[in-house]
Amino acid sequence: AYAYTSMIDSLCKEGRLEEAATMIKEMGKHGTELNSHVCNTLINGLIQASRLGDAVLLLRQMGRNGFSPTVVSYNILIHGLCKAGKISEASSFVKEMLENGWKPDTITYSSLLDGLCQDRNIELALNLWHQFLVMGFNPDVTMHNILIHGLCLAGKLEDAMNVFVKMGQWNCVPNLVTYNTLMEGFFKARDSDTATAIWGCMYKIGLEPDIVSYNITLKGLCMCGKVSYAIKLFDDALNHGILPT
RNA sequence: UCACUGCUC
Repeated sequence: AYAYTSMIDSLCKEGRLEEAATMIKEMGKHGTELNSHVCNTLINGLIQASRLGDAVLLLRQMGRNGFSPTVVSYNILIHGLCKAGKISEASSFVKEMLENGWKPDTITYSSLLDGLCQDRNIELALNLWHQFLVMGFNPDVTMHNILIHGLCLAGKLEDAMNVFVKMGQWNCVPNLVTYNTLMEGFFKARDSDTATAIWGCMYKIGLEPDIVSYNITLKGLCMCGKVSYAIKLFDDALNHGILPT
């Protein structure tokens, strides 16, 4: 089942759903039973093929076939719905989880939080964040990054910085994504000084800028009318073996 | 011990 899951997952991710279906039939012939992991990869494949309705049907089917959907099944679906902008539908699945005794986890709430942020609904996003804390969860680095990104999108840079400096209280260490997100936020607000300072902080703690850092900073410097710095930075990137795109 | 889910350009 481990091997089948890996192969079916890869087929789904390449959009080769037909071949994935064939392989599932083959599983049965070899006496390997279907399990939730295999179904979850399929749900994921259906979502990536924009077949959200079929993904929901498959989740429903799981309940009827003896093995129930897991938190991961719901998480895949909720993430897919959020990415498709169907936030309220995603929320109703979270409610359904709670009603059925499935405990939504940090990933569930992170997906929903990201959906709200992308929907530019920072008020509801902050609401969800506070509820999450009240429920006694500990946000991880990824969830912090999602909130910081949302606050930047809403132009609330000070709030974003506040969340950033408080990460340590949750035993979270900011990572490259955190720094990249903040730099982009400040560049978009035309504050290249702060963005540059963040780049410096990143270096200080030993994080190496990646291709995303360079793309954000190159674009940001150009936006802020600092093309000469951008050209210098481009050379710097090449010297580090990175070719910005 | 090995398989499925969330963040930045």
